[in-house]
Amino acid sequence: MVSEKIELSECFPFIEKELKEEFLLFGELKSIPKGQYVVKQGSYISFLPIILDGLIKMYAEEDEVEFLLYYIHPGHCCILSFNHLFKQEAVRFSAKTEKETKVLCLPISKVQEWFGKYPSFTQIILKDFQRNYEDLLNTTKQMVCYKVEDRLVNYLTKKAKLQNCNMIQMSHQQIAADLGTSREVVSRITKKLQATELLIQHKRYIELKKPLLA
Amino acid sequence: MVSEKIELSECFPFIEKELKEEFLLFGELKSIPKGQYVVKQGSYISFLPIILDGLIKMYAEEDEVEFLLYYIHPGHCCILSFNHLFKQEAVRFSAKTEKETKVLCLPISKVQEWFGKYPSFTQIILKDFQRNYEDLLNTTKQMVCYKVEDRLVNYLTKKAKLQNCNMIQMSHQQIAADLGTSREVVSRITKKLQATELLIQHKRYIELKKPLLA
DNA sequence: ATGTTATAGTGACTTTAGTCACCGTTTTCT
DNA sequence: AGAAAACGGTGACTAAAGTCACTATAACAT
Repeated sequence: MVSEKIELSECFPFIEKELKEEFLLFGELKSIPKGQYVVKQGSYISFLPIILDGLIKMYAEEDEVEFLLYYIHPGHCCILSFNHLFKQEAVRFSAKTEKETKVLCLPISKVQEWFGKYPSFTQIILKDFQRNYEDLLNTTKQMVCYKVEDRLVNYLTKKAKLQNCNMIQMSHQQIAADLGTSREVVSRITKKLQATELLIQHKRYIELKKPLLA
Repeated sequence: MVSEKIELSECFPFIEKELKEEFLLFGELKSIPKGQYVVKQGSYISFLPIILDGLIKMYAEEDEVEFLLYYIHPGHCCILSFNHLFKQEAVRFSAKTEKETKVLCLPISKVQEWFGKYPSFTQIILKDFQRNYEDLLNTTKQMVCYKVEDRLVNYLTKKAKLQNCNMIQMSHQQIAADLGTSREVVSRITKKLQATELLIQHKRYIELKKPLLA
């Protein structure tokens, strides 16, 4: 119980004491292993996940293609559930953990109650909604306007920054899925990038070189 | 003044009387001619436009390419401004009128004041935010997963429904811009669709045939 | 009336990316 | 150890879409 309190305070330094109490009273703390669904496209949910630690990947599936929308970091909550404060509808995208992730699941009924009642809560929700909207807009622009090569470079550098390490331990398969393309394409582009010395393809990981980390 | 009141009541039948008074007191009613900017990407805004009549097109520009995000109809407000209830930042997309449009511009300061104070206002804002988010997600999926041909068909049928008329009075140039492609591509596809009798290309407009209107 | 502009049609070409087939290596499992 | 699965590399092909160049017509402006 103590550790949750600490984490909550770290992630949300500005929330009211009473709200924090309610969080701990009504929220269910879950630790989800890496690579597992938090929410699956097409399902119904009854809780709002707030991320205390770890990383969650939001992505959409459409017509067999699966592509990354954006990431959600500690201290933020998933838009998907806000989407469902009002409508009880099937969600239109999925969320998976990228690594071992601690989430606090707040029941929707309570969320509705708190919303408006606690100004700091309202702020958190709205800001996250906004952030997600902007992330999505950005992803859309990227998808529409840039070649796979550019998007891959962008993806890798972001990934490196995110994990604060220039070694990307992912298979071409996984990367391809995130970018909504195929493995062969990723293979070809990494090879090309290797020729221009922007990265090195090791056995189990990709090493980004300086020009990409600026 | 009387007509605005009527329109407000039509568009927002559920708002409180006091809020309606405030709308009329602090809001500035504007009638914007067809094809004009409501908001331009990169600019700063200080008002929340609520649409009473007409139609507004939201689109993004990136790297010379300009593409349609979604439309905003009477009774709704533009997400872009909600985006700016919190942050004073340059907007990342543009809004233009598709036809003569009446908007009520609410000053941001008042919007912040009303938000929370009037439950119906909060509801309006949040629902619109959600709607816009979903529209954007939908657009993204379309862009990523479908061919230009499918998107064009989709675009035309939606357009026809929107204006309740199967004659689309747009140049290939304009259509291409909305879909983020080039004129030649639109020309070729319309010709192909004409061959399969899904539409007829007239001098100044495109006529959709029955199979597309089902 | 005539020059200007906007519009649409079209062929040829290039680029980009997705698909298929197949290979060799590494990892994992039993 | 040996089989199976995952991974990466590659060539050949195809499909989709963007670009360029040019034509013809219709609409508009002075």
